[in-house]
Amino acid sequence: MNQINIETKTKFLRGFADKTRIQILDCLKNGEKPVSQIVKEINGNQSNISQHLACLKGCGIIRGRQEGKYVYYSLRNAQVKQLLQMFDDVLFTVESDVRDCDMNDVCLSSKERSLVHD
Amino acid sequence: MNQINIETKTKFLRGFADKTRIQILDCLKNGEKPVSQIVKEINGNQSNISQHLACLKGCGIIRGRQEGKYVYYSLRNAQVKQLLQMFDDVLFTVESDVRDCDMNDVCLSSKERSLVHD
DNA sequence: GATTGATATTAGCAACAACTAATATGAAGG
DNA sequence: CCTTCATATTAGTTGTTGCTAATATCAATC
Repeated sequence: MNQINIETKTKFLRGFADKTRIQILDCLKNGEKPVSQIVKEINGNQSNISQHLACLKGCGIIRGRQEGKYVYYSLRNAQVKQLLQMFDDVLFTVESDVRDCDMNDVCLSSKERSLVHD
Repeated sequence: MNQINIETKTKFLRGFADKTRIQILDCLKNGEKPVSQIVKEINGNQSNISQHLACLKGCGIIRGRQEGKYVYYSLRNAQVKQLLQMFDDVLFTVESDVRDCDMNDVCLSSKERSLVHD
């Protein structure tokens, strides 16, 4: 039974679908870090980051371990790290493949839309 | 310059973050299909599917080609296909890794929450 | 060129997700 | 046991996303 439940899959992938969470993952790709350092590195709001960390953890993407008053977060396992690497690889190809054809103004929020046209 | 713009990356990953879109991708993993067949296979609403297809295309994940009155959609390239495969692989590991520990009630909508507890 | 079938687009609404500010918990050290 | 520092939680608001129904476009065939 290698067939994944679609709800689970959606939840997992939703974890990657946010700018702040991607920054967090990027920040964790070379090893575990305490929350406070993540907050500092991505210049975020403590409450906000904490919520995103809970989200990533809930999605199975990262794990946290408490040590004294710090909580250290890290990518769940090597496969997740590999997956993150693959995102970059695929995107690199797709981006050039797509730049001059059709990666335009569909499925974009107004904010995103404005970002595309500059 | 293998460094991907974060907005682009987010947009790309957002493409995978929806149940209907995942079903569409699943349905396309073995080759191109016309819209009407996708609609039939995932038992969806034509307008809705059309919008999701536009989204996936806009995210660079799929491509469409018109032939007569049909529009055939397919995964953009082999890498995207590989990425989809990797989602399943990683999820398979993560799922068992996580089942009995902490993949619970955070970052879940009430609908999702109710799905977890059954 | 009118009709039919395939797909796309629009508008409006309902559900969701992300943000901020305020507050709570919980560990460590005095 | 009180304070401080690190993190989590809650509540409320706002912006975004996804859905449906209606309508538009566009290619093919008669």
